[in-house]
Amino acid sequence: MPELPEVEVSRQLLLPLVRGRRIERIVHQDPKRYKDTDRAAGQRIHDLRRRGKFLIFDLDRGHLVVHFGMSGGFRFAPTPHTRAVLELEDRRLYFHDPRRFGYLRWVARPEAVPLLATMGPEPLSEAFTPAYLRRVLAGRRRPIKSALLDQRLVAGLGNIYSDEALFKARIHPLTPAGALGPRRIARLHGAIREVLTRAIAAGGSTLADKSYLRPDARPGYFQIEHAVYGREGQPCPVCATPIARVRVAGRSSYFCPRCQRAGGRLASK
DNA sequence: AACGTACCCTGCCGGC
DNA sequence: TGCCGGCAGGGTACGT
Repeated sequence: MPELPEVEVSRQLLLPLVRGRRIERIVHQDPKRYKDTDRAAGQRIHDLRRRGKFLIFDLDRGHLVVHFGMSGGFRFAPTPHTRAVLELEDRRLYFHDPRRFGYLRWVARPEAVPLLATMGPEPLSEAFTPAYLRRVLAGRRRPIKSALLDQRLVAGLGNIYSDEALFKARIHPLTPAGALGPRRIARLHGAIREVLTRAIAAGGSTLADKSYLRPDARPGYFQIEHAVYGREGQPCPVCATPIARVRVAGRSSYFCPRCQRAGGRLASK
């Protein structure tokens, strides 16, 4: 499913193709889900930015805000699940959204999207520091996995990359966020950056269900490097203990029960 | 306030 | 073999 790396890879691929181009019109049949898209017609694209898992087309007036949901993405060719078509002056972009969890909307200001107005710092920016993480996790009782999925704390992490970062930092997903000491938070901070950076370089993750493909329909390759995500019962790449799965905040969480010990500061010692 | 849970939607998988 | 319930999960709305 598209998370920060997949959206960033799409952005990098699309940017040189859309910058300076005019959107002639946007065609779709789901006005409840894809809102005010007529307002984008006739406008030129000045930039294509990413914020968390959102893509933002900066137009002459306003912005076209796009979210891939859990199965969406832009494609250069139509698919059986094309839900909208962006007709540019020299090419068409097809919005592929099989499960219809995606989001496509024109807004005057990005902050008009509630989540964009409250979104936490970009994990690969300088604003995301170990001190910031310590501050927002302090005193919280919620499981660290749940906190990492909260876009208001950190932007762009989803189920795959939060599990992979927790594994790399050797932190159990159910650990209360406030029980993490500075050393483990520093490790987590580094792990988040490393996992995301490597995933972007690998073109993102494409799972067996192909819920994410790049616009040119090529897959990403980071799934080869997944240590725990989707690998229940398979040996941990570090210690060969079978990977376990627990449910946290309604989501499956994969972890190594030996490398990622349960409990807080004391238990980790 | 801080947290968990049901829901949206569709494709796919396992069980019978 | 074929049907079908259950699961997957971004974000949101609502309950506790």
